Order: sequence, then structure tokens, then C-alpha cells
Amino acid sequence: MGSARRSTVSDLRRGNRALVLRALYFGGPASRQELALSTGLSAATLTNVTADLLFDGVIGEAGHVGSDGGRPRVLLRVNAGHGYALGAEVGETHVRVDLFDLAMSEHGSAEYPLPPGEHDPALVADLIAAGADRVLLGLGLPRARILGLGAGVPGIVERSGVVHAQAYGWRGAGLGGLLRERLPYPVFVENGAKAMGQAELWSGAGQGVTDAVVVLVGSGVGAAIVTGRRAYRGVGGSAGEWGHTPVAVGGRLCRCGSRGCLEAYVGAESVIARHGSTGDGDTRAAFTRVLDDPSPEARRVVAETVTYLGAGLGGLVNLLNPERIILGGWAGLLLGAGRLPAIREAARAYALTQPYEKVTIELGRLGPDAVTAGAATLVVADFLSG
Amino acid sequence: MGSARRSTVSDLRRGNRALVLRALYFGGPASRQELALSTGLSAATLTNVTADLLFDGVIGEAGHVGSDGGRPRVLLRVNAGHGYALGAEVGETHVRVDLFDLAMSEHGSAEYPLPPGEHDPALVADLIAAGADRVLLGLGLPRARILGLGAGVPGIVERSGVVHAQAYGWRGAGLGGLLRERLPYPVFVENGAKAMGQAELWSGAGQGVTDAVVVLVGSGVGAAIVTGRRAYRGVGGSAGEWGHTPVAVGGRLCRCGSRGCLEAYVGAESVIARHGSTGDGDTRAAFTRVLDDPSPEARRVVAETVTYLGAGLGGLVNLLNPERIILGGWAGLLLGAGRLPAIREAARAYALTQPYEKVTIELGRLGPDAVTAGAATLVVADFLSG
DNA sequence: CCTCCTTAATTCACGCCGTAGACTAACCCC
DNA sequence: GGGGTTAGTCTACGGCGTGAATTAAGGAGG
Repeated sequence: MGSARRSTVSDLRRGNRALVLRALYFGGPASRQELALSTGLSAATLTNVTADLLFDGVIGEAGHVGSDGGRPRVLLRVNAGHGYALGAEVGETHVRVDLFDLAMSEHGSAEYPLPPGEHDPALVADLIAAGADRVLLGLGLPRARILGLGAGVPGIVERSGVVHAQAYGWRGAGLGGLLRERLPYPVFVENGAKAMGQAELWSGAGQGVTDAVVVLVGSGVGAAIVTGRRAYRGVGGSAGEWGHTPVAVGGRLCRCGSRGCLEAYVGAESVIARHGSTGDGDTRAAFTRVLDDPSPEARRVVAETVTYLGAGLGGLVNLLNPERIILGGWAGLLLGAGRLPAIREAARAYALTQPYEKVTIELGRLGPDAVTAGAATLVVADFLSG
Repeated sequence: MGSARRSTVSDLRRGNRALVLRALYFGGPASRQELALSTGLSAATLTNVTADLLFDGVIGEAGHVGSDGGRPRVLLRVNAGHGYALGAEVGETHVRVDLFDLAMSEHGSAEYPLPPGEHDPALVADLIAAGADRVLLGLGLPRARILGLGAGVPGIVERSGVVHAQAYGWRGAGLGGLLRERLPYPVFVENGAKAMGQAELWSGAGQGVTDAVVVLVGSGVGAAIVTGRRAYRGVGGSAGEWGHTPVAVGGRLCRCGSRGCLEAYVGAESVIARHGSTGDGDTRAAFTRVLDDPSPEARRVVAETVTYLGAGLGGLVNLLNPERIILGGWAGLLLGAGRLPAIREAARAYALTQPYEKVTIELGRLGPDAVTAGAATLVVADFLSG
């Protein structure tokens, strides 16, 4: 953030409107009275602002609340159906688009397969646009109700929506621009893992928390650093590349070419390889086999994985002093399902006492639509701040 | 940051006033014309706001600038002498207070020794207050010109000014409160390393940069993560504990009790110990001897140190994707003086290409008053934002 | 049923703000 | 010294949030 701009007197209104809206969105139903307290605005202003929001249908009344001899307070809440956000996921083999309302409830889904190895940006944009059209078809939503579309993609996303993803051959693919040409509503593009991390804070294991790190363990290892409920991007949009943090200088060779990366110890494929399993194509099944294998050799590999993961987490706790760490990603969830206490213990061993006491380490709670939900939160975040 | 509050219409003025002031402070002298462009405010508002600032003496005119046939532009600049900030440093053996003007030029200094091993918070607060009084004595500054005092202290500082520093036996020392009881102007307390990091961005090797990591290598190893020109604190104020990031799981024993911490390879004492020097008390001299020792054994130790430091830096680059990394701390400066290219090369080897291309790794530029200067920037930052 | 009390929400007059557009100031060139 | 050009100021206007007064909506007590 360079310089927060606030200039005209009507920006003031916009800002206060957003302030009230956010208070209602994240703080649940509340009366004008409570809102005045939590936002610091005067009762008079609250009447004005809420009148605006009510008129626009953004919020609605939600019953009264008892009185001790005075006029009862009218509860207000965000009208979940006032706006809808589209969330898209660009995966290895498919493109998927989900429709969410403001409460992040899903209202429709569309999925198209991608031809193997084919990730032409224009084709991807076409499929996303087609999915958006299809998912909206039949619902009869006026266009004004569609707040926008967020897309979660692999690789590094610059601020403008330009994407770099080696695996897809994208070197500066202008996906944001391509989507904006095709869609009549605002478009947001973000790295899928970062979007997912934001989703965990909005509707998963990080509800109520504003600063956290969401750790994603799959074949690769990554992290989404979330501050102020928003994914931290860094200067080029690549912040959160956690997998290639050196945890054993001169250690195991990593697929990135370096040595001793965290991913070379904790990534699913490394675990499988260290166990000596043959890659039969189904990484997930192989990983589960390692976890369930009772042989001492397998137990050693798993224990080592837990140790390295804990070391990595300890480093994160020390460096970032987050309020919560959320372990996710398919391998992370499988590993954490039975071994979360051991992971916590390993993290404690490598973290300093002070910051470790402030953090809670939890498992991610979001299902398979985490990426699309996260992408949709980009849209909702924009709606809530402007 | 939870929720940015902006409510009344006069907060709007305060915000715009601060916006203009910051533009002038960080952007150097500028005409109203240029300010209108850079802040987005209208020319009329700029006249109003600058008239206010001129009236208060916060800014002043700084000559005219040529014209190509039109009215010449009047340059405005911050009046460095309008306000003064006190910066205090609480060291192992002394307490020091420096006085800075808004341009961060030093205008006076006072230093008191601390009795060996004696760090009673009330005593420290007394000495800081005495130092502040002494440094102000004779300058005849009206109290309104003193914007406040910032204190850089060891350990973990909570938001309220409560300090935890094991080495000093401070467990929740209420230094902020103690200072506020003694001083008639605002008080800010922050970890010394974080304050120093902020200083490097304001007047050192990070000028013009808003997001950077300042790495401090001495006997201990730490980092100050600076985003938006402010030190990142984390949830409990302990963010930036970089020294105990595991870089060699199961490796060398660290004084923190864990194994394989970065500090156990890069910290000055570790370097000296690996070289086999005897600790003759003067760590600095011993460290320099290792650096200058031409023996193959010493060269190996130094090369190893560079490698581990590079690995750590690579991890930071990947995780945080900063715009700049500034290497500081006495040992960091000594090491970097001759070996910065090697350190950069080592960092490149452990960082991913994309984020490494966005970062520049530089040596810190601030001298011995870095901590007091940094502490004073806390005061100035407050002045500039409100 | 009516009155009094309490609390929530609204209305109203006021002062302040930023802006557009008209206007003045200050300089250059010829 | 007149025309041209650009910087900065002045004025009228509409919008905002606020405090104080006012209205709305219920409970308690008789």
C-alpha cells in the first residue's frame, strides 16, 4: 500500500457505508445502536447510512430484539441474496466456475474439461466465460446483481492480472484482460493458493481471525500469508512461496534444482519417494499407503515428514508471529487428520516460546470448492470495500 | 489493521492534510501543481490545505522554479525545524537519547551508563526522562515543538508498550506507561531492531522503497519486515524472529536449545566458535580476525557462513517477495563489506528466479545512531499520519 | 385502559469540506 | 507594453456527519 487516498466528501460517505457494511458482514446481525458503537459513527449517521443500504437492498431487517422497558432494537443484517459472485478455478485438467451469494453459499456450478496439456489462455478465458454464462442461465439474475468474477489460477499473478505459470507455458499471459473482454462485470485474478487461503479466513478454519498463514501441502508446498483478511502479495505477487525455503542446506535434491528445500521433505512426492513406493500414477493413493503402512521404515519416513513440517511451521511462527496457522492442501489434510498433535509438537520444538503461545495450528475446513470460493471472496472483498 | 476508521468531515481534512504532508515529506519539495497531481486532490483544495500547513509553520516555501512563459511554480517543502522527535535506545550498558528534527538531522545527544546487570524498568524510564530533559536543555524549544519520544528496546514489545525481554529480566515491563508518567509528550515503544529497520527505509539504504526486509546479523540474528514504511509486528509484536528459522534440521545446537537454527551458522559467535577462536571477550575483534584469516580452514568457515546466510535470504525472498533486502547489524556489515557479491550469489542459488529478479540486496547505511533514529521515526510517522 | 418511564431511532439546523469554474497573479516572448 | 501561458486563489454550491430536539415503540404500575 503506497498512499491511502481519500479525497472528496462523498468518498467519506462511501467509506462509512463500507465500514458499516463490513461490520454487519463480519460481525453478524446487529442493531443500529451496536453499529454506532462498533464503528464510532453517530446514531444520526447510522440512520442515514443504513437507510441507504436498506434502500439499495444490500441489507435487510432481521427481527427485533427484546427490550428492558425501552423501544426494542431492530436487527440489521446483510442480505445474502443481494449480490452474487462467480468463482473460477483453472486446474490442470479442467476449468470450473461456481456461483456464490454473499454468504458464500453455492448456487450453481459448471465444469469443462481442458484438452490434455492444452492451456491456451484464450481457450481458458473462453471456457471460464462459457461456464459463467451457463451457471447464470436460468437463474434470472439481473446483471446488476452479479458483482464480478474471481479466478484462481496457478503460478504468479501480477497486480494487473498478468499470469506467469511455467507448467502451463504462461509467460505473462494476460488472463485478466482476456476475461474482461468477455465478461460485462469486474474481473479479479489471483493465485489459487492465495485465494484458497483467503477463503479459509472468510468461511473456514480462520473465521474471526484477520492475520494468519494458510499452509498448503500437496505435491508442491506453498503458503498463503493473509493479513487484514487479504492475501499478502509481495512486490511481484509471488509472496508465499514456502516450499523452497531451505530447511537442510546441502540436503535432498529438490525438483526446483536447489537442495534441501522444505518441499523435498514434506511434499507428497518426496514422501512417497523416500518410502520407496513406485509411482503408479495415483499420487494420492500412494501417499495414503505410506501413511497407513505400519512398517518401521514407513513410520520413520512419516515421522521425518512431521519433523520437517514442524520445523518449517516453527520458522513461520517465529518470522511472522501469526494468530493462526491453517494446514491445508490434500496431503496436508491427510497427514494432519491423524497427526495434528505431533505436528503441533514438532512446531513447538522449533518455535520460540513467546510467539508459539500466541498461535493456534488448525486443519483447513474447506472442501473441494475452496479455490472457487476463495476466488469469489476476491469479488466480495471488493464489494465490501467500495 | 482491523478496520480503517474515517468518520467525520473534519477527519477528511486531517486525512488530506496528512496526505499532502506525506507527499512533501517523502517526495521532496514540490509545487502545489505537482502535489495536486500526486495526491489526486483538486487545485483549490491544495490551496486550502497548504495554507493551513503554511500557517502552522509545518511547511514553508522553498523558492520558485522556472517557467516556460507562465507563472512560476512556488516550491513547498517540509519545515525541518517545525517539530523535533526524541529517540531513545536502551542498550546493555547504557541508555541514550538523541534529538532529531523532521529531516532526521541530529540536534543533540545524551547518554547515561547503566549499572552492570541493572535494568530495572523504573530506573531505565528515569534515565530516559533525564536524558530527554538534558538534551532539550538550552535549546529553548517550546514544548509544542516536541512531537514525542520513541524508545527502541530489546525483546518483544506489545502494542501497549509492555515489554518482554528475558535478558533484562523484563516480563511484561510497562515501560510505555512508566515513560508516559514522566514525559509530557507522546511516547512510542518498539523493539530496537524493528525501529532500526524502519530507519533504514526512511533515511538509509531503503529510501523510496515501501516494502523491504532489513536483516540484522550480530551475535544474534534478526529481521525487521517493513511493509508500507512501517515495521510489521505480528499478533504479539514478535514478528521478525528470523535467527531461529531452521536451516539444517538436526544440525548444530543453538543457544535457544533447538538445533539447526540459522543463528547457529550465521551469528557472529557461531562463526567464531566454528573457526576455533578463543573467546577473549571482544566478539567484534574476534569476528574480524576470522574474516581476515587467510587459512583454508577460516575461508571454509566464512564460505559456509555466506552459504547459510544466502540460504536464509533465499527463503525470505521466496516467502515475502520483498522489493529490497538490507543487510545490517555489525557482523552483517563486516561480512557484507567484502563479500556482498558472494552473499547475493548464494541467495540467488536458494531463491526462485521470479522473486529474486525483483529484489535488490544492499548493505545498510546507517551508523551508530540507527536505533535512536529509528525510534524517532516512530514519532515522525505518527506526526505524518495524523 | 391510561400514564409515566426508558431506550431506539429519526429529524433538523449547523458548520465544515472539496470541487468546478471564474478569476487573478506572475512570468515569458516579441 | 501587449499578448500568451501557466500557477494559484476565490466564490458559490452541494454533500457530509453531528448534536440536540423530537418521535417511535415498548414495559411497568396503577
